[in-house]
Amino acid sequence: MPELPEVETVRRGLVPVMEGQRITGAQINRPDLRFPLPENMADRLIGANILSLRRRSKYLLADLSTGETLLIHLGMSGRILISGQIVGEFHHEHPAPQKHDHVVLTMADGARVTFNDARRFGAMDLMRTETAHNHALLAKLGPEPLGNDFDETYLSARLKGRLTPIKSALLDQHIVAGLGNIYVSEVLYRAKVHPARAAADTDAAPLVPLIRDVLNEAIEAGGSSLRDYRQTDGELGYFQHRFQVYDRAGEPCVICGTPIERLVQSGRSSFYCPHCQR
DNA sequence: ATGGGGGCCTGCCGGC
DNA sequence: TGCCGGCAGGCCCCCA
Repeated sequence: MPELPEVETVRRGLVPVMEGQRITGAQINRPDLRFPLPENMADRLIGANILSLRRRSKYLLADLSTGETLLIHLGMSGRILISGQIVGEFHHEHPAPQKHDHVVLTMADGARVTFNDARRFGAMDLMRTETAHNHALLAKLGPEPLGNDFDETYLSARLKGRLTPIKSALLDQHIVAGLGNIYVSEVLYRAKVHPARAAADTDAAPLVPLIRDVLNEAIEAGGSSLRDYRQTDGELGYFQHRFQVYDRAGEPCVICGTPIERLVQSGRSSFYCPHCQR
């Protein structure tokens, strides 16, 4: 699933479709995703104007004219499909409904936004906009890794005294919000830090710019694939990036040629070069 | 408080 | 071809 760069790319793809539009239809095909969908969801969405579409960590937040905010989380397998919109010279017809199309929103101009999520680890909720930051899913999140609050001083303080592997610490959304399993592997590779090294024994200073670089590069790659995507079928949510270590077990390290290894930590795969990363 | 493990769901892929 | 185990990019909860 989508980590921060993928969610940001989805957001950018949805902005021209949703921002400033009025929701005229909301089809809810099941009562729950990871947890129950909000009460009277369709009634609370229909007629609302979408004022802005924001992102916090891996969450999309649509602020509505009703004073409520719609939260969307893609989980592991969540996808969003845009249809019925004219993008440049391409017009996306509405496709036949697919299995796992759980929520379909229709805009006043006829555009349709379909949320599809096979595994249903995703989520949606509605809350008052002014207190959205207090929502259980958002309240305890760490700083945005691309924001000003995330710096060497902060990260160093959060890693101090932690015996947990640096891999786990960077995956912890309470420490920094938005990294997932893929980009943590990529960051540690660039930092030449072994994923099993204790957080407390890891120098935070080089990690901060590397985290920013990796995420920014992935967002840029998403932006370019977004154009391609929207010329084809309008699907948002999955993009092919070039990873240096993720899912490359057995393939040569691009720096030294040593085979990349896979290590399971807390039930999650880490990929790393045993020669370059210490 | 911290760290590790299990569980939620479905789909896909490789091995037999 | 079919079945089965293992695995998947997230996150929460519980337990020691």
